[in-house]
Amino acid sequence: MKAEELAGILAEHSLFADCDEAELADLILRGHFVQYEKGDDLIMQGDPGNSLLILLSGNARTSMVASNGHEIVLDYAEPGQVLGEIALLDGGERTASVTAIEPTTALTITRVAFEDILKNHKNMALRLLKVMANRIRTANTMIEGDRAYTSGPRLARYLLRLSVVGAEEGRLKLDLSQSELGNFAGMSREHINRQLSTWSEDDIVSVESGKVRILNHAVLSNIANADS
Amino acid sequence: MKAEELAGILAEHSLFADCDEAELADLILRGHFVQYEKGDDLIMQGDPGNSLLILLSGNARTSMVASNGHEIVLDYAEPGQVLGEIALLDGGERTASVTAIEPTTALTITRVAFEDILKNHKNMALRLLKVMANRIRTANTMIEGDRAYTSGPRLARYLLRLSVVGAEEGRLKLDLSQSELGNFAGMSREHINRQLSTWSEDDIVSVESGKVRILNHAVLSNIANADS
DNA sequence: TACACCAAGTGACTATTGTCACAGTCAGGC
DNA sequence: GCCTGACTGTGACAATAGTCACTTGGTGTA
Repeated sequence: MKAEELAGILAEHSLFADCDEAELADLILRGHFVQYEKGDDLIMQGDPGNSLLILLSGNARTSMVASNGHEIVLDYAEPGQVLGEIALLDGGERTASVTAIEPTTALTITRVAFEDILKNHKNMALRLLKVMANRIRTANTMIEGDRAYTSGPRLARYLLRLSVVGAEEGRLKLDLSQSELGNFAGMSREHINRQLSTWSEDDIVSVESGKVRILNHAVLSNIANADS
Repeated sequence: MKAEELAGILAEHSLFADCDEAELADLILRGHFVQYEKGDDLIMQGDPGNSLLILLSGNARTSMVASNGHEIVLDYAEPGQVLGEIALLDGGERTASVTAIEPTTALTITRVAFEDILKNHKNMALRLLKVMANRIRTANTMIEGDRAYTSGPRLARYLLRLSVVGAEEGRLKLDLSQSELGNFAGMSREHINRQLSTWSEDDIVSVESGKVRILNHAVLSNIANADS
């Protein structure tokens, strides 16, 4: 892949949209371009974290497995997302795995290269700080949702999180199976199924050929903030 | 309070331990020293976030109230902790409140001063990045605990999080009431009470005059990682 | 001392959600 | 076409934890 193409992809995405040419050039020069098949791990829980990735194309799932085997999906990553900063920064193990859910390409940046880039481009640190601030916000929202709400509002929240702003017909960013939705929203597959059935009776969502659509965004938002 | 004193306090705590003199001096010069009574809010959920705080003395509670009124304690902050970076960095509202649980002093740094300091001292950005990486790790661990474990292991985890490494007689960093422990561990006061009673029968913890002590750290750690 | 107040302990009941078991459905490959 | 496997739908039951209501105990104050 050519440098210009890469630069184009990077510049398309929010985080790097305001990078100057020198920054982009450096990222591409120092980074290492890698392709993944569906199902491959871009990052593996428990590994030492000596690199940072920038997702260029394809979608990936960030998930962790607790010591009792329970699988938790933390997030779904889109192109432009920075992945693996945490372990790189604090020198610890990777807390979660990142798995390609479709063919995916990413730019890998080693610790040394990353430190050089941070040193040479002051804005990069500030950009990264913003990305991380955002992640903490998301994590706190997740904790709030898990703690304060029952399954209904919670599932509503996760569906809204997957919804695309101007999507025709309430399409979601990703068509997840009900088991995956369960791992994301923290409830059993069966319970997801029952909740979706109830909602589809009231035309709040539709469930056709395994794909969930949001039919009534407004009502779903209300449910997401309901008292129980 | 004199600059040397402040510098001493800052240098004592991990995050600022490796600050050079110029950095410390700048923090103190640009920062604004504030005292709080027990119960005062250092940061208030919903406010615009235009400053960052460094806790100098006293302990504080970081908590958020969900839209249905449910209160969630996210963390307890010790001296040396940086607070309020998230809203400062991304320009959003404060997601949580920080409340003094005893008389407390903090150094307040405005956005402008913060940006200057970041600009003039390259290491500050890296330091902050590490702090935030740590926060994300803690948040993820919290999500993992909430999702994957039942109340027993979960309470064990939160007790261990409050435990001091070399504490005599298993004393905790803070003596929380059972209701507060409930808000921290995400369970009802009554359930906390019953769980603690069970454990104290087996001499895993002791509960005397409202203070919880960890008697058997090893067993509690096992419980924290139990299968259910 | 007596009162008030707040934290803690406890029993009974309820609600929510998970688990298990099994049946139906749909898509792709041989 | 039909077989396979993965996803989906659904009933019955179990378990975990919350809620309510009340008692007990301890501390500070008039």
